[in-house]
Amino acid sequence: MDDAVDVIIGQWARTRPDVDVSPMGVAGRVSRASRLLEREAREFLTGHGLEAWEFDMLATLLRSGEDATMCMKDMSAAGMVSPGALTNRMDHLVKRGLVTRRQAPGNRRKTLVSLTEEGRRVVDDVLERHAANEDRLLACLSPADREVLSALLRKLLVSLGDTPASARPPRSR
Amino acid sequence: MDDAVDVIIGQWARTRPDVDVSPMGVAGRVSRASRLLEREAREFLTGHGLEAWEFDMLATLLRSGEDATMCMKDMSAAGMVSPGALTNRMDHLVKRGLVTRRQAPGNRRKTLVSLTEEGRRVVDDVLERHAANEDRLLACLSPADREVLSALLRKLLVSLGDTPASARPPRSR
DNA sequence: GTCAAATATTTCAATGTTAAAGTTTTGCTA
DNA sequence: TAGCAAAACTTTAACATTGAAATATTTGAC
Repeated sequence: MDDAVDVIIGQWARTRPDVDVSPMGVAGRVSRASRLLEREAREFLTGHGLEAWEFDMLATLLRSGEDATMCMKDMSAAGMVSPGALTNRMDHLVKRGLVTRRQAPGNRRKTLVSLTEEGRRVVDDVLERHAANEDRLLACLSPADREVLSALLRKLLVSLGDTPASARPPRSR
Repeated sequence: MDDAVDVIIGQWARTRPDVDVSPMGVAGRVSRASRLLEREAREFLTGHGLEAWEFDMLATLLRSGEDATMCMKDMSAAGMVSPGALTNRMDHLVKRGLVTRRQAPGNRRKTLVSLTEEGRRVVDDVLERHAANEDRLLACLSPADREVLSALLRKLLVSLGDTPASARPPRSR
């Protein structure tokens, strides 16, 4: 069965048969799949009382380790969020009582954010159901399909520089 | 080699070994790949004098057919852009002289937008190089890789409802 | 002729990005 | 080791963009 991108590629074939637009087809599918998956996730999460970005931030803290604490800079990198936006998000989450903010002992440039008990409870409560919902959204893909898809996207991500090293730029000079 | 998502999955495995987060890994890779590809495309296009969304709109019109004309509603659906945002975008492009806007003859509810000669020249000029740039971004994937990736994403998109029928909801009632 | 549906625009609140500013720390130099 | 310049990190502020909802207009059906 055709998807919306097949239609677009067909239009290009008629309009500009001289150009090979097949790479745009691949990129277009990645983009559209991302937007649709994110839309579904957003609807699911708002149905459980969380904005998608709120869940992202809380989940980032939860999985970071035992004490669910990170500095702003690492949060910014981990969540692909600009520093300015991160400040706004944390303001919001502190007001909601889901995270705390304090100066890092030993380096007063850094600000540490941590999950509150309430924040941990909230994200813990939604996590499992969120994962189940993602599983439902991917139901059309077999386990083998998912592995192949993950492997290809991993190759692409590494090629684009989205590696562990880039996520933790540990300084030089 | 590991990508950034492998790290995230590893964190979950340590923090919540009881939850199967593998679906979140697939969705996460789609999301990150999309954002990175879009970032690269944006940089390329702004280097050629176009915002990414400007190129999207102009390209949508160009590939739509001989006269490069569409109504606002179809543009909105084709570009996954909300109606309000589309009005803003068209205001902007009309000011730049790249599209024209006029009432549809025979149906005064509809607004038709068309490429101007200048708009056609601009998008025509960038299209081929943009496709070449996307090809470069996907260089790590062989033709066979790309076909497999496209097939899997097509399956997913169709399952999520991103089909030709949904793009052209041809009315009922 | 009236009413419901379709379509575009406007409005408004929320959010993001970028650049600049403000602190704190680090490291060099004399 | 005192002092100073540069770097690291967060916040602030300005500006633009988005999406959702409300509004206005047109069409078509009964």
